[in-house]
Amino acid sequence: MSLRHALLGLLDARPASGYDLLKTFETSMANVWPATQSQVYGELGRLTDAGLLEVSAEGARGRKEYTITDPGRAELRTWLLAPEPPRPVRSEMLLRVFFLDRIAADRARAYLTAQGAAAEARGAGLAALEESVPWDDGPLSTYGRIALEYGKRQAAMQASWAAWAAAQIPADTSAWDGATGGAPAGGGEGGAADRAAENQ
Amino acid sequence: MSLRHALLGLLDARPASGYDLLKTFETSMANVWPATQSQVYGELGRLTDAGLLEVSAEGARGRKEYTITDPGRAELRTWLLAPEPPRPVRSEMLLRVFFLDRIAADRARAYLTAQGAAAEARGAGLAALEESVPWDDGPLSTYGRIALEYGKRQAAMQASWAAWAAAQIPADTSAWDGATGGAPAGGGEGGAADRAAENQ
DNA sequence: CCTCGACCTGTCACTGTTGACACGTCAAAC
DNA sequence: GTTTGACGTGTCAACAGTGACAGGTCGAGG
Repeated sequence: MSLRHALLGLLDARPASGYDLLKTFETSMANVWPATQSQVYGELGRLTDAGLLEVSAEGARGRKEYTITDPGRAELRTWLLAPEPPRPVRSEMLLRVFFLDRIAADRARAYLTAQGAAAEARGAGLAALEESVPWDDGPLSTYGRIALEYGKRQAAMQASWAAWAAAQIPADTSAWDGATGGAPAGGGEGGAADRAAENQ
Repeated sequence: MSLRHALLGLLDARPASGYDLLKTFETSMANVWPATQSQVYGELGRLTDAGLLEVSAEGARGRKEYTITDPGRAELRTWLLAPEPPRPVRSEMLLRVFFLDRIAADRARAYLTAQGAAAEARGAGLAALEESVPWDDGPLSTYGRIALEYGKRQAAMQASWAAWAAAQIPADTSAWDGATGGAPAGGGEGGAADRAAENQ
């Protein structure tokens, strides 16, 4: 339930409407904790019912400005200071890596290379972002930069890992493939069943 | 819907029961694509209904052994070769970083230091795991090692980032805190509202 | 005057994930 | 002979997140 805390954190800085918050989730928060419209409006309502927020003003076009309450601030601080139970990590990319021996070695290498390129592009995007932002010495600049640096380091790590990984793949492991779009021609190849059991 | 493909990938290597697969999700896959019992059994049923799997044998204690079918293999290959739409990334840790200016600077530093220590521990755990696994030169060893290497590099990156980040925090940004467990004493400090708007 | 784009709020059905519950069996140790 | 523990299957309620739908308002430009 971290969306709740993202909302509280944002509103602790300054009051805002759902629409305002939505913009933030599409920009600043997009790489940290994305959220959709339905989620934001829904959670704002629940937070208000729970007394952690209140509607401090109603403007034109039905705009509602939300303000954090004292219980809300307390909740935010509690969350910030609380030890975090580790969230389950899921990586579709690594899942694919696990099964890369099912396709031809050059395809597998191509996959990793593409991942590396994507990571580099991501890194370049973040570097460009860093250039374009007018960093001052306020708290948001300090912590925003720290978060951004994480993204840059992560991208660099992925790129170098992908290059290394592509080089680890031997000349050929399992040969067959399925052409670009075609279904494998059926038949019982059955083979490939003698792999070692676990790797943990 | 990657659980589906994880199941297909596992069963493409060798037939197994839900229980067998569950063990794998608790060990090898735990750091890549964890899944609970209800998910595994449920998905196996759906996959069988869809004709991507079939029950190849029924053993003692109601054990059902599932085998991948040709359509299942085709689906797996298609997925492996398909370009992946990027999944939304969520990091509760980075979300906290965004709001770290709400607590005292030494607390913020402590948070980052703790993150670094946790990352180092994770890295050490993976290194120990690497030692304990009898790597051969089979495909599972190759790709398992590649995935493991990712985890190690990720942990190292997080540790060094955390150290760097802790050093970025100035002597003090915002002063107040809320003691170890106490609620903030209420009152309208209101201040802290003049932060720059966006950072994207 | 009208249209268009930005503003602004909300709901709904669906999927993936979680955690708890519920049930029954077989082998080995006591 | 009974208990214990691993084996083995399944269901259910609840919740987070997604994407589409549905509606309405205000200001500026043609």
